[in-house]
Amino acid sequence: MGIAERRYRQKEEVRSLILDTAWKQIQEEGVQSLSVRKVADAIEYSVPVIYSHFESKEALIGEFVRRGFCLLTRMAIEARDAYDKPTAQLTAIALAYWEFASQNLEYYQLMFGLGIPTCEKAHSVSEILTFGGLVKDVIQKAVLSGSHPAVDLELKFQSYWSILHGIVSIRLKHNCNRKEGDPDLGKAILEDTIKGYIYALVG
Amino acid sequence: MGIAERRYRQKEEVRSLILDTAWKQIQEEGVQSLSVRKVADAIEYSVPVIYSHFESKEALIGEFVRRGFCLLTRMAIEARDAYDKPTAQLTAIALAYWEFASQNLEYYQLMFGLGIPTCEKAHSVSEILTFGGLVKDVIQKAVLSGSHPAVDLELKFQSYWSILHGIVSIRLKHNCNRKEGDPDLGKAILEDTIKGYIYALVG
DNA sequence: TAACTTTGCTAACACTGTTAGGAAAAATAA
DNA sequence: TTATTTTTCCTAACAGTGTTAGCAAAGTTA
Repeated sequence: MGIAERRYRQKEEVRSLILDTAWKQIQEEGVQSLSVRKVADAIEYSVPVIYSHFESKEALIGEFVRRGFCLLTRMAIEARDAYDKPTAQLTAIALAYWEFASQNLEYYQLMFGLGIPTCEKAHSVSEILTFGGLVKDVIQKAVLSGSHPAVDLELKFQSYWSILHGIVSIRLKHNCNRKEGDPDLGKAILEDTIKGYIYALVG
Repeated sequence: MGIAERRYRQKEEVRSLILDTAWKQIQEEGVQSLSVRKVADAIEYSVPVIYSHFESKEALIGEFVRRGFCLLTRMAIEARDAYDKPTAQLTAIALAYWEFASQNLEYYQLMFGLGIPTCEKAHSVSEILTFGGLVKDVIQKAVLSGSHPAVDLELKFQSYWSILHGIVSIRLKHNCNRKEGDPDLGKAILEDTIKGYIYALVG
């Protein structure tokens, strides 16, 4: 009897519908104005249906956080694999990070912006660890190729990520009235800063 | 007739009362759970009284943003004046920035964390420009003292601030379960990264 | 004392996330 | 086919949020 299977399939369909609708709403009206009620209205179901698929609004957003980190990791891998030298890879990943944030503002806001409790999530969302591992790996290789390999890897990783995040988050707030065709100052800042970082990393 | 003056004084008193109470609430229950109603309850006035002093909740928060930048600027000036060499001043300001964020988490959250519309405010809150001018000045001096003075000052400034903000905002999210006496990794990252930055700045 | 101004309250509007309880629909058993 | 049980899903409410219209009371002036 395939009834259970069909039910499971239908439930999955509604789940997808919720996610698609929520995502559409985020893109149309911004991250802040995503509301459970509006999603329920749009999918023509009542509110509790959403709560039968997601424990809370935060859990729903968590799904997007996961997707965001997956996409970011894919872009980072692609950037890395276009180069051989670890230092070139670090530059490429930094630019990919910038591209990701620029092209997927909503994702970035969900991943870092909303709320303060990104702390517990760091360990619950495994996709974050995947991205971190990827970057640390390249930094490690760069350090080994450099002239002073006695550095704290964790410290250098945090430093690298902090530079990326700092530039992205400050630029995304100041950049909003950038006109099409204007030079991408954020990208320039990023390239310049990462150059300094690598300079200090490998000597 | 000092009636108008007394009225003005009383109004100012209520205004202060609102700000004090709101601040107490922020410190006790966190930035997120500040609510106009709770403040009204605490000061034993009705809600509209608050709206006769502040156009909106955001305007109320704006007051704290201004105070935060004032305090930050004071700390930066103090740090700068403890050194003579511009590069040493830049390091000192960076550490002061870190100290400020660590000791005044709530201020920092209000200044950068909440909401996305920090964009329009950058130009309306003059205290931000003051801080920016201060830092740019020191960077300028450092550049002139260095070996390659043909750099984009604005770019270097944004880079500097981005490093600070990136480290602070990532660390404040990861650092929450740091025990008393643990080494301050954020500070170490900051020192290391700024060293690299200065290295690339003055050559 | 009468007229006017200011002050500040009640109550509502329009939202938000979340959940309890019951009605309708679907699946199973007799 | 009818009766029973399970699943699904909606209505309605709770407890909040920011914000504002309208009116009563208090204070000030003539």
